[in-house]
Amino acid sequence: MADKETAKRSRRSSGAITLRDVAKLAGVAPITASRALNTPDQVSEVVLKKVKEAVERTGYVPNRLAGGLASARSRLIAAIVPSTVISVFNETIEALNGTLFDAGYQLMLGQSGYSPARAEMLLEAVIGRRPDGIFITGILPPGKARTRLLASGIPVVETWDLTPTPIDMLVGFSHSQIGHDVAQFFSKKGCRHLAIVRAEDERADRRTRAFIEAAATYGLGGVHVENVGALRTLRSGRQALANVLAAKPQVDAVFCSSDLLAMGVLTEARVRHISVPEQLSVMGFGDVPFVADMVPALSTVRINGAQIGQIAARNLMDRAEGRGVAQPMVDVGFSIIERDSTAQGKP
Amino acid sequence: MADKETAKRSRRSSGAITLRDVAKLAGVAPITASRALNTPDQVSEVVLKKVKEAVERTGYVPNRLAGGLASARSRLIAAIVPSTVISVFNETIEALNGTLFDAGYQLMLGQSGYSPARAEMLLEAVIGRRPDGIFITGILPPGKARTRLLASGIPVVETWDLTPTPIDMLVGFSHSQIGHDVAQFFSKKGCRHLAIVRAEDERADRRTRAFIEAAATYGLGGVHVENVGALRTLRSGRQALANVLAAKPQVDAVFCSSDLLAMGVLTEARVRHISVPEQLSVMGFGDVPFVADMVPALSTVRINGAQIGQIAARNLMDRAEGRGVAQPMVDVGFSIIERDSTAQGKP
DNA sequence: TTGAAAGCGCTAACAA
DNA sequence: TTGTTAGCGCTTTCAA
Repeated sequence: MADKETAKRSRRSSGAITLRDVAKLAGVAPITASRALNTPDQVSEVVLKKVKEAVERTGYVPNRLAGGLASARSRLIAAIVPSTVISVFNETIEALNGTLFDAGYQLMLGQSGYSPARAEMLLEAVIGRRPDGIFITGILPPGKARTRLLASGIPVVETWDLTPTPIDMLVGFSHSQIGHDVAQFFSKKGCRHLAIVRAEDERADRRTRAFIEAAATYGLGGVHVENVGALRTLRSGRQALANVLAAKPQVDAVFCSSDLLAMGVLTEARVRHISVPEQLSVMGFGDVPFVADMVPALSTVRINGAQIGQIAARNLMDRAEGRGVAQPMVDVGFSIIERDSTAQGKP
Repeated sequence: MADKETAKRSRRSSGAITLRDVAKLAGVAPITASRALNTPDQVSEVVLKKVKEAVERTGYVPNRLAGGLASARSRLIAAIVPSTVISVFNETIEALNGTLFDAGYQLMLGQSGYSPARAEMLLEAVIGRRPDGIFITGILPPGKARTRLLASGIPVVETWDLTPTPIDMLVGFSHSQIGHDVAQFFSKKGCRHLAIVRAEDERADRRTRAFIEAAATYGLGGVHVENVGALRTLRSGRQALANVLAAKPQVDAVFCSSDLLAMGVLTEARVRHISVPEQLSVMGFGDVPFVADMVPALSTVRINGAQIGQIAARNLMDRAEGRGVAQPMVDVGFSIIERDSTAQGKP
């Protein structure tokens, strides 16, 4: 019992340097070392210096698993993203991650878009890590997952959409408004024969419906809708234009549900010697970085994805740290970027 | 002391359902409940059923922070990826995440590509979570980070490259070989005036050097190299071709260090009425999903990114679970995909 | 400002 | 097969 201090490491220990080791080296109690690292103001200059030296010398890296368990704050944020590879969400995730990292949080990734069974597993896995917040791309529909998330009490931010009944917080924009505004845009440009090329997706659905409704109010009925299914590739965009032309040869404007589909449409138009925008106007969605420099430059609907990521990160951290959230529901809006692929003015 | 069982929850408790609650409900000891969940074979049918029912009734989700702390196995894998938005690594990350998830692991994301100071912080943050493994895109150059990682004892897999001195495990391919093979390819196709359009990147560097060397052995000296710097956008590809043409008007083949740059080159060629592949052969790198369906379809170097992700995941898990790693160093190779953007045969 | 004690929720080790 | 005990490494609580 004389050598409590020098007692050999228990069999269970991982062998890594712990806060105890650092404290011992600095000649203080573990809790004092902890304070020196987490709340330096609560500690004298002398102690602070000794602890910092000890950390430097030992190469100590705090075990966040232990810290999270003790403090019930994991400093982990989970993001649930769809599995699409080239995704319009990339920019958002990058901003989310950057903002979180700067504040000392880590991002955990979960990919959705699989079977309901896997979705349930994903949620279990995520909640099991006790994240301080959960970021969701899209809106979680009512169901088991939603109930469960609500029950977990973990702050949640839903994004890229609007709903009057969010689980918790919301940073998005109105897909209906986009459908409406694009139809109006085409109408003003003098387009008379509209079509939509879209992927199978609930949000694209709402844009489509609003587009058709708005078109009707501008006297443009009979919008042709081409649904490419789950595959939102360039190839399906090409095929889609072929189908549109077969069904409605007089088409003079196409609104696509992604930039990639729009690229496909542009490609097919070029192959068929249909001049854009003289004979056909094409509008994309997403404003992926490179579409501005294509020829013709793609007109598209731009979402400020980075802004969504930043605001979502701030909101989650505000809630996690017990602060009030300034704006739990934010509409970041969108803008129609007019480039070369849409008609240049009234005829 | 009569009501040890009914003692009210301590002030520190988070209030969530714990394994204790489940065990109590099932009428067994916590450790038995733990075994029912983690190693069901070690438990009788009766107990298993009772525990499962208790879990169902309470909505219990195990706290992986506590589990990780107790078992020194976090079931967390960290991936360090560059911050590039549209990235050729996406496919790898998706496969990595998918494979890990199926085995009960979670993926944590860290973005590199910032300042050395941030890189150091990133590493601290990652090690602090005590991941069971670390996935790195690229090869970590010798330095503080490398030393630190080595000292941490955490299994590491480096990817997308080869080196005789990996930190630990390796899943990649030879960039020099690619440079060589593409030069050979162009030579065989009868191209005589080669150029390279490349981003600032150490791996592109090696492809470039090998390309130039190989070209020389085929009697094709004077390869023009256009370095677009850090910006690997479509626009810089366009500008790059303009520069190449100004410096070497007779150019008849360009090897680009990414598909996006190649798309820029194709675009600029089209604008200038340079026919591809008749007057100019263009080769990309990466085989991003949509380049196959462009017109002309892009010839490119294909890397099986998903395979890299899968193998890396398996290797990390094998090591984490104390199994031997079948192949700690894997060369997954590459293939040159010949499509429409390169010369169709000897003249 | 500093420290002792007591957990956070779970599992390894050992015992029955 | 089941249970008891004793931590994992940290931070909260309370006291000095």
